[in-house]
Amino acid sequence: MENVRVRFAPSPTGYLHVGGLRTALYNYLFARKNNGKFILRIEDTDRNRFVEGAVENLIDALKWCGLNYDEGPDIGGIFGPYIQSQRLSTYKEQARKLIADGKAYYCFCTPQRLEKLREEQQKQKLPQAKYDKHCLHLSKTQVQQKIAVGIPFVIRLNVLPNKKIIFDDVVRGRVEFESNNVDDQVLIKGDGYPTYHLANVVDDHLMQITHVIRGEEWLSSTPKHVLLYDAFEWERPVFAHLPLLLNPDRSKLSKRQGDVAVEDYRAKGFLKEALLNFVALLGWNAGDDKEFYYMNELIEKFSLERVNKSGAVFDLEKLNWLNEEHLRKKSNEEILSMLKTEICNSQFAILNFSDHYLLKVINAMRERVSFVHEFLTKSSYFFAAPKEYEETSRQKNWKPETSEQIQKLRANFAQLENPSKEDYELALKQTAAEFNISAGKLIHPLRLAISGTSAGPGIFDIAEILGKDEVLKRIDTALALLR
RNA sequence: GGCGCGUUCGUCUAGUGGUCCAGGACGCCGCCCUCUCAAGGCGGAGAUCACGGGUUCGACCCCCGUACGCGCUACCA
Repeated sequence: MENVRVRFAPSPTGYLHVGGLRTALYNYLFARKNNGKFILRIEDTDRNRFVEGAVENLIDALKWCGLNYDEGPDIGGIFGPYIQSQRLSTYKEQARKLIADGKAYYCFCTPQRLEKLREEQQKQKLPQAKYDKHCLHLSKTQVQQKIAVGIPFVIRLNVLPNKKIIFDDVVRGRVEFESNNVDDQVLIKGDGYPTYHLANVVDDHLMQITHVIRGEEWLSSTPKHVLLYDAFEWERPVFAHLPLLLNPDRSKLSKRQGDVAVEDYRAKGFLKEALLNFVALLGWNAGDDKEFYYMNELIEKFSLERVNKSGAVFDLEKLNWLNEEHLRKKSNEEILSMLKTEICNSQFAILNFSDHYLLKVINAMRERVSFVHEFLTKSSYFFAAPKEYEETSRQKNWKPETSEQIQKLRANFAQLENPSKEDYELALKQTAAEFNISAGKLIHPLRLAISGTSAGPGIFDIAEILGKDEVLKRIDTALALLR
């Protein structure tokens, strides 16, 4: 494909929605796959919705995910600026062109009149409330007079009746609308800002966007955009409307029913690889059974033709699973650096652990965690001696005779010199033989004594990692506390 | 209400007229392994392909209708 240019055009609401992430990702994949350009453009034409720091948050989230764009607000590009509020004169100029060509017109109707009009239309049970073109027939001099006097105005698109508006959507096929169902859309608002519809079309054209890949919520307003391209006599881009991401109850994914911001998932410890992989599969698949992907594989396999039509529920269970899978694929060294930052942000921050030690912990625990922070919660005993002992295990495994047996085990451990896990195991088995009991009778209480829990890596691995001194110390503590 | 889009296991999905009384994955259940917990291996339950009509020798797949869901219907994006 020649000179593919796509864009992600979010409005800065304060955070990056995972649905937005999916849209951005598909745009990114499509651009990279086709050797095209991926552009970030900020659609901030609603002054009432201005959110401090929103653009920065958006950019942060995108960068964290590795969705690097070729042109955008912070890096520039030859079609800039990439923030719509900085392009106001462009939209005005284009709107004036439309007026000159009779494709758009000034409208001086007050919000009150519009409101009344709507009410009347509803009372008459008209199928649709639409602007009545009241100002379309104003003469040039009337318009000029009103403007001169300072009457506030908007600019509307003049939609011709009884036309079929047809366009082809890559994911949905041919879509048809009647122009009778399309309102004379406001293009320039009373405050001089453009509406989304105008700004979007003008920018996409001026920035030479070839494919408009966006959420399904835009499908219904696409006729307006198509009309605008036609009015300007500009070539239309290819449209691809993506299925929506849904809550478990199949309504549009929303804050009310869980986390929707990329930063939420980041804060929870999800790997960007997992989030991206997961979100890529929500509405697209390569047609085979592969579910685990890295970005480069997605780029290689992605195509708009294989995007689904129906909405997809955002299923946390599968995200968790993908996070595990991606974590498992990481090297111990990669996990080490993540674990270190995790430790820095934890109650163990003041403690010092050698890389050598942490690597052993990682090796022992990596198959048992889904998130890096779980090293600290699921195996806190590697970072601090247990403060309490799991009650169910204590009842099950610490019998009246156990103290004496563990006492003996401690003595046998004490005699070992720089013990390996095999040494611990041998010593334990010998102790068990001395009492004529099964190894399990010692293993479980020992686990409880040195880890405080009943779950975790092999007990001899734990002992070796902890080291003899620590093991003996913990046995002593347990002996004093568990009786 | 109008317009548009959608509808295959709980969830994500494969499927483009016969190979499908529907395949994979997550989750769930069971077994094996085992010092525990995981991981791993093996197996299982789970979809009358929304419903009803057509077209066809034959329909998950094509057409029509209905239902349901969702989106849009703003001087919001």
